[in-house]
Amino acid sequence: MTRERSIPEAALPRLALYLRVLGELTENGAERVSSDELASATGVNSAKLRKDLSYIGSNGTRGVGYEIAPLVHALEGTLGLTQNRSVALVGIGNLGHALVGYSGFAERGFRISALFDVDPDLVGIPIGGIVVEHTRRIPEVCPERGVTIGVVATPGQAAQGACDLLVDAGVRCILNFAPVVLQVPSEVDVRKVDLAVELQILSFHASQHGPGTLPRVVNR
Amino acid sequence: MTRERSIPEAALPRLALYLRVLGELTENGAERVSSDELASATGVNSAKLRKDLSYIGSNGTRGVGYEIAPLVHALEGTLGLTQNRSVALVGIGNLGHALVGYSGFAERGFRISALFDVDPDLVGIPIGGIVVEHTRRIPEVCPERGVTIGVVATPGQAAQGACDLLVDAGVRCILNFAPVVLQVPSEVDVRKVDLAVELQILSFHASQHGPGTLPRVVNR
DNA sequence: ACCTGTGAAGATTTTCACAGCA
DNA sequence: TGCTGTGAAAATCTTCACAGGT
Repeated sequence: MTRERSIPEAALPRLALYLRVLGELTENGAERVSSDELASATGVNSAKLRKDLSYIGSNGTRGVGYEIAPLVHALEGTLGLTQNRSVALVGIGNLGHALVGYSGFAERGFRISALFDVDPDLVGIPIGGIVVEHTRRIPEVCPERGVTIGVVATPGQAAQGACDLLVDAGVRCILNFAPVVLQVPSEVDVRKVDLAVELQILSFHASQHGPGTLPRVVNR
Repeated sequence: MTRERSIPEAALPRLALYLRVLGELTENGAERVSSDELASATGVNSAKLRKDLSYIGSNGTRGVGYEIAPLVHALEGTLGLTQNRSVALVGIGNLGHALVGYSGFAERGFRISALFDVDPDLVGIPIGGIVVEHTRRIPEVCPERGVTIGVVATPGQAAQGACDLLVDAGVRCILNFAPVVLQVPSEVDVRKVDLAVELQILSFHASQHGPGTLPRVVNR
């Protein structure tokens, strides 16, 4: 029983990217696309793109290209987007509010179905149609609502506690916005989005652009 | 004139991570740290950590470990954080507001020094002490304020236009939150944060956790 | 004895380049 | 001829394991 080759981790963000751009192409009325076209629309090397698509099966026709509709279907299946995912969001501060209002989630089949915070002024208030629960109710509410993905948007010092509650509640996938390294059991998957880190990487690149670029003066 | 080995791209996010954790250790009164300690605090393999630190010079003492203060200094220098960076933010919606309020930027030496939007209700209003300018004034305002990093937090269809204005204004580093592939000249560096993509990657992993995990019922 | 720094091996990812089918 | 699918080469990244200071 030979283990089937699984999809390389590095390919996953690109698969999600292809999916989005294919959606845009469909809106523009396209039905077929070649690897070169999709490659230039996504900024990915076309050989890499073909290899990525080959991981999810041979969906193209030689000499022609890819039918968009079945390709989209295959991508959605691979990414597990056919089962509508229920998301819990912990921490309804500035960022939490922005996430609740972010339409990109719903467009991709992610439904925010539970909100949690410790602030008594927030608990009981509906935001975007969902009543905020107290964070301590995570273990009770998450299983009830079939939550499979937890988003941590608390301040740093509250993040590990929120994470622990989510893990207790059976959540196995966590997206962490707090500037903290979360400790989790090995079966739990954590992805981290750290805005300060992104800026620091850019800052590094800015320093590389020749230090002469900085005090640029423009004639007026 | 041999080109000095440059820092691998893959190491940059880790360098930023070490920097943050070292700051926490300093707050706790530590002055020295070994690669094993820092490795377990950051979740990075200790050999990889030592190799990462070796890219920015030999900062440790064999048999002892690393002095935190000079290490922090070296990291800040490498990441270009000693020169205070001036950041422009385009698009003051939900996410833009959250970014203005995010303290993590200031803590790392990033000063948001210009805000832009096209909404006439926003233009002229101060947010977090900075008056919102109309997006069309980017080419004028950014050079005046020495902006080196631009953050695009507009809706997707406005993102390329905002990006073009930033590039015209001499900005060479862009952090893009819009779900769009920005086209830029090769000397411009774009990093992308796509929340929907992060969720889709988690969704993939959720599908891998054995489909039996989903309809988990908890006894009460 | 302890811990850094690093060659070398190993793993993963990207790119090349072309065979093979429409 | 045109474009996919893919072995094989190249590049990059990670891990091992130990030499070499303190």
